[in-house]
Amino acid sequence: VSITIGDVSRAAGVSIKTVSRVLNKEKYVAADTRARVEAAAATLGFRPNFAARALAGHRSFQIVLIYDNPSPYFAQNIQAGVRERCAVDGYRMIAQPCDSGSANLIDEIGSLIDQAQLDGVILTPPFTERADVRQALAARGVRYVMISPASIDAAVPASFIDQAEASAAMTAYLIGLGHRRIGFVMGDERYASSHKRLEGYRRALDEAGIAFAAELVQPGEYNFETGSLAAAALLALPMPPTAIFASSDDMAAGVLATAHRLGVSVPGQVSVAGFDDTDLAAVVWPPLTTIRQPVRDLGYAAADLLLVGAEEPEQRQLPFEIVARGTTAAV
Amino acid sequence: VSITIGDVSRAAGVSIKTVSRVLNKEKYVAADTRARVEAAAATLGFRPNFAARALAGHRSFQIVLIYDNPSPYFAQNIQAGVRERCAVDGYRMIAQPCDSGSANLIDEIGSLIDQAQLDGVILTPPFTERADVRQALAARGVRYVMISPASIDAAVPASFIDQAEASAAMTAYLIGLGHRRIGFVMGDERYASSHKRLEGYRRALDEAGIAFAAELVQPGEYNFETGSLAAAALLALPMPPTAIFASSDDMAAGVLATAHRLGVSVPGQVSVAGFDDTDLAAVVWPPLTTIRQPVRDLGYAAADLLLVGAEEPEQRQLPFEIVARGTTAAV
DNA sequence: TTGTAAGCGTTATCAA
DNA sequence: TTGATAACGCTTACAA
Repeated sequence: VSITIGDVSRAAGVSIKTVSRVLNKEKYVAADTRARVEAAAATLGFRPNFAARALAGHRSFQIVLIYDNPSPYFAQNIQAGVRERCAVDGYRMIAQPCDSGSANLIDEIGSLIDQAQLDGVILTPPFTERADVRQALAARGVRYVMISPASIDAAVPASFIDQAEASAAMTAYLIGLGHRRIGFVMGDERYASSHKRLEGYRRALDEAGIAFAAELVQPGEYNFETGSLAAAALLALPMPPTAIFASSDDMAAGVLATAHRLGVSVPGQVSVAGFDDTDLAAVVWPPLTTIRQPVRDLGYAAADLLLVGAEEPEQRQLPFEIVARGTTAAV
Repeated sequence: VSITIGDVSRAAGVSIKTVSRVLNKEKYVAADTRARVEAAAATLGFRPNFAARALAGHRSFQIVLIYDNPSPYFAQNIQAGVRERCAVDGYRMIAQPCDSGSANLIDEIGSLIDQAQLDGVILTPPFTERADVRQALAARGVRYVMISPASIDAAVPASFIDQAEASAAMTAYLIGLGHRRIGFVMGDERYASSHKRLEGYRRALDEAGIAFAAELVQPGEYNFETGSLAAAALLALPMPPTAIFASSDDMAAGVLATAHRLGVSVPGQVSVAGFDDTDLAAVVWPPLTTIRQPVRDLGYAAADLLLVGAEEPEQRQLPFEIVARGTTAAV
């Protein structure tokens, strides 16, 4: 029922192959021939068939974004960025949420690649740290890029922000506000970002000549509940912190809730800061001071690295920003 | 490089067509033949090629979920449900966020269907109310189902909850708590749900013999900011409400923030209720009393309706639930 | 710069 | 219940 290349070629009075050339923007097509073909295609409303292109061309014009499911906010924004970049080149993005604990993860990813003839893969944490996943991709010869990998692999393009630096900046910001005892709520240990954020916190303390106190660091798992618990522990300390830096907004929201529950005023008795600038930051009370990661841009950059495909892999570091809101106040 | 049907047929000592039959679970294959083929396929690690299947079979084993981008929470959960159901039958879901204001929306959707040979479409609001979209689908003969349509179309399967009833239940709950002046924050007028929720609110007031007061209803757009503004207007009334029912959690969070800002205690001076039970409900302070929509189940049910494809279109109504939390308290 | 012919890996048709 | 053969709509050789 659909218009095919054959229809277009007949209408334009050229061969099928020539239409194909125009479609693929190949060189060596006379300008007027190209114009004629394009006109015919437009008139007929021709849409190339994905399946046929994939079958014959061994490529699908599809890339897949593999992600775990930490925060819907994060996933949505990364996806939006990737999608936007894909649209520029006529690619489509397949969003593939994966369970990082799944036993047959490799098999799932592998079969997706084989069956769909994917042109590329974008890996996000914690899959960036999975040697088995990366090896499966390499084995199939699929191009892939990473978002926020734990460590830079010169051979694999990546987009990221300097997490330790961002964390240090927030800590320094709190120190600048006059705080000396700053609590820190750490993220899920399985994510490299957790360790980097802690590292930045410690570095900023060092640089300010403030001694590190182990009791001021509480574990967490990047979610509300663990943030609440961590705050309870911190606020129960004989000498409680005057500020708490939770290394994710969800945990910061938990810190806030605990403070409210205990009747501790924010920012009167304790300042609170988060990390990520999710939608959450603006809808809790008081609104969170936090670090804005350019999540959407990270997705866009990653797709760009994948689709452009330069000879030497490129690493792209993006800027972050501290967004000051009501949970911290100058002394 | 990949294993093909031909390889399997050779290994199993049958024809290509027979392998295809097994693959498609067709009838008329001897049990032992089937077993032999399946064994061979498993041994070789055979994965059918999507593109070839789509090209030859005029079907792609793919369905598309078309959604606007209101809340990431909503989108994620609907998607999870749809994906889960798809996986059961070996289908894949394509998530297609669309701008409802886009001029060439029809064209985008149409070409996606033509090019990808989609087997079905799931429509969510506000696309369920777009006659042009639905007509474009019908014109192409694509099966489609709807989630939470404004009105039931007997010819189109749909999954939904009774929004008016849910809203009435929440209003009745607040009345049961002793409230007589209950503010209502309405959602975006473009969504049918907004009107249904208002309708339920009014119905419950009627049933309790409480006169409707126009000044207690404020407009909103399902987001935090409009919730904040609405609350400011309500709390500034000469006779302010003792409870505020915001018809979405995001707006309820805005109501909360305004109350905090104005020093109005919750639930001491004003009770607050929301609608949706997004992740938000549990991370604000105090936690929101709200209505739990089985979002994931709505997605699952929709995909089920699409894939099962009964003769007579089926309408599937799912249950909702009031989740009482700290923002309301018994008198 | 353009065209011809041979696939790509599956399903549909029709015969056995 | 099975199999041969022709599509499916496009791209990749390879010629011209």
